[in-house]
Parts: sequence; structure tokens; C-alpha cells
Amino acid sequence: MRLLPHPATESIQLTEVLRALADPVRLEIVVRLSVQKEQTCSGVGEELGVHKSTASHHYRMLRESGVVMTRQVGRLKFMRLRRDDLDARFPGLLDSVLAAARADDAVLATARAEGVRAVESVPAHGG
Amino acid sequence: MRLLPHPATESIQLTEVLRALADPVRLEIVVRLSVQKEQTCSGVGEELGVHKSTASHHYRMLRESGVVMTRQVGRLKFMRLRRDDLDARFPGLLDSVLAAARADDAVLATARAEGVRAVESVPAHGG
DNA sequence: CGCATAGTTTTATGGTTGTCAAACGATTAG
DNA sequence: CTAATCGTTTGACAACCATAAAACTATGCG
Repeated sequence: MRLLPHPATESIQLTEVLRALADPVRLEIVVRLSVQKEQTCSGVGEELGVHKSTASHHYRMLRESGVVMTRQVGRLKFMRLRRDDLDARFPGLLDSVLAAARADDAVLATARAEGVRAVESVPAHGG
Repeated sequence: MRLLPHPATESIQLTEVLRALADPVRLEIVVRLSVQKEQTCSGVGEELGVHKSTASHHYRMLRESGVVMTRQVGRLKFMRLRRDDLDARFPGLLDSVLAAARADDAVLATARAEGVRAVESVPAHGG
């Protein structure tokens, strides 16, 4: 089990976080992660209908901006929201964005069209 | 006195708002507007050290995304945060972003370097 | 080792963006 | 109308980005 390099909590930049969240695909990834805690890269990629390299690009954006954390277990990589870190650095920001995403019709429409499956077969991790 | 076209509250899109806020110059404009309520275009432009056409570009982004409202008085145009509209559509989002901007060292450093002047000679408007 | 799986990196491409300069439009003052 | 002011629009340019195909890395299984 390994952990990929992530920015320290203190070095998370607001503009980078906002830009990471400003993309529809990434915002939906974040919304899904807020529901089911952890998700594999390929899982999200397939559900969102983007190429795996495109998905990897978004994972990187989310990781480098400090929004998600990635841990590797074997061949799989699980992503997870850095809720505590984001809350510590920018209190209330993530929650308001998530609430806003649920209030935004466009985002909701996309989420409904795809459906939020894959809650199955995701091994829980810590808690 | 005239009002420029702005998106209706219901049609404000989250991703567009986030993208508008994800630029350092625009984020600083928003922070300043949160302090002094109204500001002229040229005022902000000069303080931020960007060309007036660049400033105008940012104003447009902020206006079209629904973040600010612009009213014209003679030759001057005053910008103002659409606090109520944003709060109605995305409760807590603007406040948390503003709080985050104050907590973000990079943004703070820029704000400090420039200083927040120009609170003079800005005619108050309504309440 | 060979083979399959899971992601990343590279390369390429079309689109967007931030920036400035210069031209334009709109408003006010004479 | 002319001149000056304030801001927008257009043109140009470099940088970045979202996307996908292909090549590559890394892990796991025999």
C-alpha cells in the first residue's frame, strides 16, 4: 500500500482548488466522492464516459490542487476527498460547494443521467 | 442611470461562478468589492496593475457569470457583488470563498502589496 | 519470464483564456 | 461639433486545458 505525493494542507491554494472544482467532470467526481467516500479511478472514468487518460488528467488536477488524496492498493488506486484538510484550510468551502452542486440543475442533470452506481464492490477503508 | 444585462438568479451556473472566482485578479476584485461595496472599473484596474482592456475582460467574466452587477452612472460604471442573489442560489458559497481568500496567503500577499485604497471618492449607492 | 490489469505519460489537436495594444463607442464638458 | 474621459471590442499572441490515441510503467498472477 502506498500513498502518492500530495500537497501539504498549508500549501493548498484557493485559486487552484476553485479551478479544480470549476470543471464539470471534476465537480461531479467530487460530488460522487462526497457520497461514497472512496472510488477507483477507472470506476469514475467509466461512469462519466471519458477516456481513461482524460480521467487520469482530472485525477491529477484534483490531487495536485489538494482536493483529493490517492492511495494505491495493488493495481487499484482509490481516491478520497481531503475533507478535513480542506475544512481546516478553508472552513465551510467544500460543504458550500457540495451543497451548491446539488442545487445546480446542470450538475444534477448530469448526475441523474449517469446515476450513482458502483457503491458496490468498493472496499471500505478506515472510517 | 442604466443597468447592464445580467444573468437571472436562477440561471447562474455553479461551474461558471467557480471559474470566475478561480482567477487571482478576479478573486481579488471580489475580495475588494466585499470590503468597499462598490468600485469603478478603472479604479480596480489601476490598483491591480492590469491594462484597462484586461480589466474590462475580467469585469465581463464576473458579470456574465453572475458574480457582480454593473450599473452605469454617466461615464462611470460601478460594480457590486450580487451577494443576495448568490446567497439565494448557493447559500454560504460566497462567504466561504471570501473567508478562504482571506486565509490564503497568496491572495493576502497580493492584497497587501497593493493596499486597498480608493475607498475615497466612491459615491455610496442605496444601502 | 509472459500475460493481463490499472493508471500515467506522451503526443496531438481544437478550444479557451489572460494579456496588451489599438481602434471604437458612449458620455460629459465646452 | 470638438475634445476629453471611461470603458468595450477587436486583433494578436502565448499559455493553458480538455480530450483522446498510443506508448509506457507498475502491479499481480502463473
